[in-house]
Amino acid sequence: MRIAVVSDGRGGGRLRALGSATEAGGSLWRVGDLAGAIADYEEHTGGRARWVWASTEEFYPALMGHSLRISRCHDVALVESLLLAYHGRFGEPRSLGAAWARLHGREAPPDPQQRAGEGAEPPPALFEPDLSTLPPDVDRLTALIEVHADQQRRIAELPHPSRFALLCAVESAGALAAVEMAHAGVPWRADVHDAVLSEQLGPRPSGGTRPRVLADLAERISAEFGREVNPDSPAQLLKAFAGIGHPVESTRSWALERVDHAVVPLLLRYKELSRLHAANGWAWLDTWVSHGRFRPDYVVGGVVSGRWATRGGGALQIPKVVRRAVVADPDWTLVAADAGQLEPRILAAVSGDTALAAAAGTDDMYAPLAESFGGDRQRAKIAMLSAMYGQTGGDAAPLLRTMRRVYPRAMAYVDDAARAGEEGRLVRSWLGRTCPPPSRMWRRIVFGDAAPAEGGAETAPAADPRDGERQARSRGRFTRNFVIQATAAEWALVFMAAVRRHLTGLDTAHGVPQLVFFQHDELVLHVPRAIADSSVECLRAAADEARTLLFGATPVRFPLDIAVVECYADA
DNA sequence: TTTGGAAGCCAC
DNA sequence: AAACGTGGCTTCCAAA
Repeated sequence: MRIAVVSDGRGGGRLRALGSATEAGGSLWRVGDLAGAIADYEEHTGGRARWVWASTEEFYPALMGHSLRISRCHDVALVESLLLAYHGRFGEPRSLGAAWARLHGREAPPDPQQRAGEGAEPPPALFEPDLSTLPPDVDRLTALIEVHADQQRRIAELPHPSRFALLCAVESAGALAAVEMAHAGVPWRADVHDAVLSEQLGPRPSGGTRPRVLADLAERISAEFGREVNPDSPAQLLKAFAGIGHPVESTRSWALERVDHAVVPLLLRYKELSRLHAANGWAWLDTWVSHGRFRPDYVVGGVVSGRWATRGGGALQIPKVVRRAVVADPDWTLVAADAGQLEPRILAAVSGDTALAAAAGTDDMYAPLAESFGGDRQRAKIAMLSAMYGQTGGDAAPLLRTMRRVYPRAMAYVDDAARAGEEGRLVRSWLGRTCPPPSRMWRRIVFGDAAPAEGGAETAPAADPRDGERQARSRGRFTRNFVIQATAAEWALVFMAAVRRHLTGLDTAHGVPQLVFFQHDELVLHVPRAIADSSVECLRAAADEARTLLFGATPVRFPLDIAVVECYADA
């Protein structure tokens, strides 16, 4: 049962049930308490309603503010985005207003840009102002129903409608989970974080000065160079190294490691600590952690491959040392589940390579692979990653020859994707997420297309003929990886949606189990200790469900590394 | 003064 | 060992 819903911006709204036959004739409710009405209906249907709305980001935070959790939705903006991309129109405006405008032959208005959430915000009590970009004289509910029906039709016309429908469902479920995770927050011990910082950097400095350890290092670095050098400045460092007779081509750590000079260890240590201080130091703690929670602002589908991005806070780059501060509440525990070797397993499943699928039927697929590489697991791993990332330099070439011989269909799968990319074509994930088309600039460089006439600047600067080749290969690496990474991302979404659903079946006598963190192929739950074991069962069942939903009967396994821990650093 | 690219390092 | 994909974020630094 699908129900279209719009808010009136004052806490109320309108809903209409979308019947399969009488789409326009379903019953209409006008309610003063929208959250209450949705809650009633969720309960009444046992969570089987699918709410159709313009945008989860716009709608769901307010419902969370009423402690309401909904089961399923159809996010019109996210689905529109997927459909546009499918037809080579990646990145065009996707809000309800834009979809409606295209449907009526009008010019689509640009999407409203999302404000960068600065730190932890309280959930809004009311629904967000209308961000749909519909013209003011258009009825929101009518437009929503119209666009939704059109999306359903466009999905039905695709070559694999049920796959794409699954993609739309899990993308939408992901949007729900993202809001819920932002609401719950990652349990974060500011005192532990502060202790880690103090231990590494010295006591917290006052007023934006360098912490003591960094200041000491900077001083010793200058002393070694025999001149005042700001170690944060690559330009000054290059000059300084030249000045002491050790010219370097860059100041990257791996380049400096080759230099035999007493300043190098000091500098490497400085870089490491300076990074910690700048990215996850006291300022970050003040901004992003409050009341014992870190609330990442996830951007669902924010990466072309369908991985999530974040807006501020850097939730997807929490360094290992800082994870010591992620500690479960008393009587609660963290359950961290990591899908090991996800991408090579995905390749095994999508390519139908029987040999690779057999390897992926084991817990460590690099072990059977190693047999083809003289028993060298490390070389097997590099070979696998080279195949998926398009690495050709280093030792990759001979390893890839072996891969082509032993796993011909898997290699053909990624090689085909690479060729498509080099030729400017689109590639798709298993469920139909589609990569962006090449840019106009790319077509100009690779195909020699005419530059767009713009202010008479018709003549392109003389390009190196090798640029075309280089650009083509670069896009080939992108599409080669896209088919894997995007499918891995959708495995993770299907998995997360299943976990989310299974968790609602658990005993909540000791508290409600929460998804709190998601990072590409890893999901962290925060649950009462009493239900830790049943949470683990949920995770295992969900992983199995994801495999079957995506790939049916396949020998490929997707084993989870699950850790039940107090502290995330111990996972 | 603001802005945006480049460099560098963090995560997967 | 470091020419291998997706990102975010901070600092520096030159240009507007």
